[in-house]
Amino acid sequence: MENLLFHEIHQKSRLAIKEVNEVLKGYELYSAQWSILFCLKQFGPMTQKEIWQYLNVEAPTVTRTVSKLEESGWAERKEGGDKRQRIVCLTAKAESKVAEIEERVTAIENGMLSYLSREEQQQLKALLKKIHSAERTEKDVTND
Amino acid sequence: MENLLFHEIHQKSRLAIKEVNEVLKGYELYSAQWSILFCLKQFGPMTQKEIWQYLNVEAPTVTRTVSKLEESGWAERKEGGDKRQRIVCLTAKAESKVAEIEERVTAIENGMLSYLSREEQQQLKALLKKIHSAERTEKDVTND
DNA sequence: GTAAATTATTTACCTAAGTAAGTATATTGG
DNA sequence: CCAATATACTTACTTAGGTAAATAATTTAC
Repeated sequence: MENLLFHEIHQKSRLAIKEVNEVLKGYELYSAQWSILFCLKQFGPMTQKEIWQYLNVEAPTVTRTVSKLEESGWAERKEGGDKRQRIVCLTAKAESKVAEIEERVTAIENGMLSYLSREEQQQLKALLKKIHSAERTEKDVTND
Repeated sequence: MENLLFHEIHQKSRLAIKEVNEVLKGYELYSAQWSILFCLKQFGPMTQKEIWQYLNVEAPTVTRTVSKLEESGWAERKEGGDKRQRIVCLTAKAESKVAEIEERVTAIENGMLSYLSREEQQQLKALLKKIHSAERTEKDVTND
C-alpha cells in the first residue's frame, strides 16, 4: 500500500513556500532568494560553496539565485583570495531590510504552526530528521 | 528566531523525489508523472480537474504532465460528454507495468522510513496535517 | 617546473509547479 | 433565443532545482 507520508510532506513544503512568497512579494523577493539572504545574515560573507553546502542544494542553483539577488541589488559578489571562489555578501539595502523581513517571515511560519505546541514542533522536527536515503541494498528493504 | 522546521520539510521533500526518480529512471518516468499514474490506477479514468484536485496542484501542472505521459505512451486522453473535459486513462502498457513500479517505489519509500516505527510514521503524518495556512490576521499570530 | 588531477563556478538543458491571461464549451438570466 | 457568466483546459512566462559537461584556477605528482 502506498505511503501517503511523502505526499503530505510534499504538499506542506509547497504550501509553506507559497505563504512565504506572499510576504516576500512586498520586497520583490522569492523564497529561494530569501533563504540565501537569511544565510548571509546568519554567517556573514560566504563562498557559494558554503551556501550550497549549508542549504543542501546543488552549485548551479546557488549560481542562479545569487545572480538574481545581485541584479536586484540584495547581494554582491567579491573575488576571493582563491580566484575560483566568489564571496557573496549582503548589500547595504539588504542589511537594512533583512531583520524586518525575517520578522514577517517568522510570523507567517508561526501562523502555520499555530496548531502545534512547541513540544509537537520539536517532535515533528525530530521525526523528520529520522528520514533519510537508505544506503542499503534493495534486498534489505523489499522484505518489509 | 527562524524556524528550521520548514527547511527540514523542504529538504525531505526534495530527497524523496530524488530517490523515487532513481527508481523511475528505469521506466523513463519522473515523480510527478508517477503521481498521476498512481492516481489513475487507484481511481480509474479521471478528468484533469479531478486529478489536480486530488493532487492539490494547479490545472496547468496537470495539463503539462499528462501531455508528457501521452507522448511517452503511459496515458491517453478521451473526449468527455462535456466537450470541455478531457478524460485521462492508463494505456495497456501502463496497466501492465503500474503494479511493478508501485512495488519498487514503495520499497524505496519504506527504506527511507526504516528508522521510524509504524507508530512514529502515523505520528509524523498527524503532525504534518496540523500544519496549514493561517486564515487569520497578522496581529493574531505575532503575539506568540 | 610542468603535466595531470582536483576544485569552484558556470552554462545548457531538463522536470516541477505557480500565476495570469486566452480559448472553447456549457450554463444561466432576461 | 441570445447575451452574459462560468467552467475546463491551454498557453506563455516565471521561480526552483536537478544533471552533465565546460571553464578557469589551484594543487599534486613526477
